[in-house]
This record gives sequence, structure tokens and C-alpha cells, in this order.
Amino acid sequence: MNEQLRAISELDRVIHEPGRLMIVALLWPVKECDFLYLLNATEMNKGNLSSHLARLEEAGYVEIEKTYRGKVPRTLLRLTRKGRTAFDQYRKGLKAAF
Amino acid sequence: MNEQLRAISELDRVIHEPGRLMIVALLWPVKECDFLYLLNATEMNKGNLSSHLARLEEAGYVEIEKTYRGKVPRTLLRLTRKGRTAFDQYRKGLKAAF
DNA sequence: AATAGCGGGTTTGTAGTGCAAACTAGTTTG
DNA sequence: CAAACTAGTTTGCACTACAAACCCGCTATT
Repeated sequence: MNEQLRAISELDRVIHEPGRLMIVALLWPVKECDFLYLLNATEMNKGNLSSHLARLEEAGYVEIEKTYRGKVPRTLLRLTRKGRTAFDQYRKGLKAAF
Repeated sequence: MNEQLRAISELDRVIHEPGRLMIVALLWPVKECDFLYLLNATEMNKGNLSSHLARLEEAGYVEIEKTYRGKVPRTLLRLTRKGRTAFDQYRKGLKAAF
């Protein structure tokens, strides 16, 4: 197997999924943001977004903090160090592949 | 939704799957090759390779030609014009996204 | 002439995944 | 107080990737 193919086959599947790729790409440049921001930015539906976030949390790539803004619930999302590294690696992999 | 995200969300899922991405990347620069070449190059198992090829054929991205080399069956694979275009688009999408 | 093994794949079974619809829990509005 | 809204989560289903099992014709073996 050549380098290009190896790079492709080693792409992180958690990040590779476009829905999650959007989320991570959005979280990457900022300190944090909330659920509704992601919802609007990605144009996913809530169910979808919720489960992708759960998957990313399970992988240790995002932190989910549930807070209140007054009486209204508000979910804050942050990329963890691990998530940041994983995304950097993912992009390196893409570069190696193409 | 910004340009980056749109590019991500519009990535062709048939090509996006790493197994198929390897296949298409291999077929792209050559006129044709056979099943066993892909099998070795990708290090997939036969079943997997077979079904990814079927999916690509169904999408109209590859042509599958069954021939004989003497008495031994030999399956030849080629990227169609449509497949070539789809891969070019896919790479354009990646560039736009990262 | 059975049979065992191999080359070249395809089919089958299953676990996992993405998706939207339905649901939950609480809040605000009429 | 009922209806509607906010902010998500859970459920159910359809699809998919994957590997194990299978298939089938050929060749070598006993």
C-alpha cells in the first residue's frame, strides 16, 4: 500500500463523517459556542446534531457543558485538546492523501 | 451556512467513504486495472472490495468488465467519465473546505 | 475418478451509523 | 390554565460497512 492510500485508510472515522466534520471545523477556531449556534450554522436538525455531539463527546473530542441563561437551558460546546489534535491530524492526513 | 461548511456538507458520500476513496484514487490515474490489483493495493478483503465496487458501479462511477485470462476469470475496473468528474468535484470540495 | 486445494470472486449475516420523527421537560404567552 | 414555544434527547428505521461463509471452475494428487 502506498503513502496516499495509507493516509486515506487511516483517516479518523469519527471526524470523517461530514456532520461531525462541520461541528469540529466550527469549534476549532473558537473557544466555545452553544448548541443553537451549531444548529444554525450546520443546518442540521436537533436530533442529528445532538447525536453527533454525543458521539464526539464519547470520543473525548468535545466537552458538553449544560448551563442556564436565566431560566433557559443552554448547552455549551468546546473542543478538547484531544479533539483539537485529532482534527489537526485529520487535516494532515488529507494533505498527505491529496 | 458559510462556504466552508457548505463544501463539507456537499461532499459526495459515495466517494467520501475511505474504502471507495482508495479505489477511486487508484483508478483515477490509470486506464484500467483488475480486481486483484485493487485487492493488494487497498489491503481490503475480497468481500469488502466486491461490494464497494458494486456500489461504485451502481452510482455509475466505475465500469466492471468480466473477462478471461485463458481460463481464469479476470475482472477489469475502469473509472467512467462520470466517476472521473465526481472525483474531481470531490477534490475541489475538499480544497474549498480546508 | 473422486477429492483436495486454489484462484477469483459473490452472497449472507450482523453490528453499527446516520437520520428525522416523536418525545421530554420546563418556560412563556394569550 | 391552556396553548405554544425553547432547548434539547430518545426512539425507530433504513442503510451500510465489514468479514465470514459460500460458490464455481480449474488443476494437481492419490
